[in-house]
Amino acid sequence: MTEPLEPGLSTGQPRVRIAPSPTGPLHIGTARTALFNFLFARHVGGTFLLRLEDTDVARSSLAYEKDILDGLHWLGLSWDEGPGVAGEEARGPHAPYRQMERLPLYAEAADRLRAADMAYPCFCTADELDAERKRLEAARLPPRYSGRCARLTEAERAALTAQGRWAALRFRVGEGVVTFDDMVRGRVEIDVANLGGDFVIVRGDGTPLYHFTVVVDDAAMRITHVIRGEDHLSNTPKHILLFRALGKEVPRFAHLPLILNPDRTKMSKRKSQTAIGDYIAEGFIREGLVNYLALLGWSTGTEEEVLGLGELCARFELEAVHKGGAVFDRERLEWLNGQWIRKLAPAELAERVRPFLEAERIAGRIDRMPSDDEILTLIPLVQERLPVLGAIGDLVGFLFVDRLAVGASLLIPKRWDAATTRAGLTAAREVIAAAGSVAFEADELEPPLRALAEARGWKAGDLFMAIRVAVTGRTATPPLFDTLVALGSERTLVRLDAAVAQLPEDRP
RNA sequence: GCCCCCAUCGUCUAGAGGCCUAGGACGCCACCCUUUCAAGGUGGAGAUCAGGGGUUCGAAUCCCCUUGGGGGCACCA
Repeated sequence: MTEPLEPGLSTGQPRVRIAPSPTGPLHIGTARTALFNFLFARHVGGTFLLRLEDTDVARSSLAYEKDILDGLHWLGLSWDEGPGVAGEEARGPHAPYRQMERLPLYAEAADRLRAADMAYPCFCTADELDAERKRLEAARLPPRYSGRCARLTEAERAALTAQGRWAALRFRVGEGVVTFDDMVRGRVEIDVANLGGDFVIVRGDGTPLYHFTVVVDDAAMRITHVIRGEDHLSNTPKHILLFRALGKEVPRFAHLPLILNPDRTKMSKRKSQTAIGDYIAEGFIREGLVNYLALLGWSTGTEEEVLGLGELCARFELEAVHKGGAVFDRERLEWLNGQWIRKLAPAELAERVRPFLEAERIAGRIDRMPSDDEILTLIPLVQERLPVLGAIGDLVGFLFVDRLAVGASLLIPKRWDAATTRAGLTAAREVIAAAGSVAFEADELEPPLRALAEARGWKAGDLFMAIRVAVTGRTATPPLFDTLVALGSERTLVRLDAAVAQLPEDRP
């Protein structure tokens, strides 16, 4: 018995990967797949690596690459091996981790398949293939490559090449049934006859195609578990055939249920918000997003559902992943996000909310950026009122506006008329001014204002509502007295005066 | 068209033959708390477990069929 040069896949440490294609911003589905790979790796003590599949040069861009890498980092899904970014060295023994930098590997593998006649050059043009596909479609037949170039002799090939025709490389799928045991779906059997004929692995221009590069790289990087979306289930036989043809051990597969649009089709940009960046921009926080994504297609089996990344790593089981697709439910995401916002330490929340206030200022919705201390004092008022961080402007933006625009009709509480409102605000102004001369604190404000309401026979709630609208411009705000304190005595009085001045004349 | 996969409240799900007159969560509706809004608490509506056949003393759970849904079938990934 000779020692194998490398340990068998089955005996080594588990190795998984996320292999995004930089042809668009980080997609919710990619993030979820990355998360499940990450959770699996952390749970079993394996290695999680990132590989960029950028062979579609026309659609790939560095901007998308950055968006994807930044997004995964933001989510906290750090990889153990991955490409070099921003001048930094790649991490891991299988570099490079960017497919366009691994071209020689694919060329070598392609040559081997070609030499063994497991793949052959195909001279069909795009137009010819197109016409063929259309003909089959018209005849209500499944699309499939005819195999026209499969039996060309070397002499014929040479002649075609001499004509200047470029050849793509096609892999011979042969015959038989491919069987594999998917870790979430169980046994899957697919007849090779249904694969659509011999498929292209290298384009006419020499660049390799996805089905080929994944396999070459998964083998080279010694991936033990391929965890990916269900949309790849039907492609798996092609990959298995390729692993075998290259003489490589076939990894285990686990196909995750798809994330769905409300109409239960595969989640798409057209019907849903799919870019992680858009969720970040709205103020979803990583804890909420990660927690929500983990629960799309998996559960602990218990009734616990508010779980942090650490807990998720500890409890995740691939075997417990569902088979059916899951509709993306924004309401539930918001609820979970709110749960996590409430769990944040005040200083932490203050820090996370700051960029959103800056955005308000840049958008011109507020006139002044509050100091860090100011933000911190606001946290108790907003922490349990934020479904997303981006809601901060709506909640307390009025504090940082120079001139408040208040709708005149809003100024008068439901049970009050203009005269009562005028009387109420005028009286309240005096009480507040008096309190302000001592100490402008919530505890100093509330008792005298309640007393005022009682003395005049007003419902405290009506008086408070009149003040609230006069001073904030809205009917829904954080607790009134805290709000007045945050505003400060002087500005409170100015706003009360402005409101009284704006009140419509009393009807005779 | 062909192949593959899937199927429990509107949504996310618990459920691995008797614990299920199907549990939890989101959302929804009440009520409580309350100066508004939230948060929190309590309660409620909401699923004949897609339908039909089996197997079994017993099925949401096992098998088959039907139906419905989804995915894949590119010189995209």
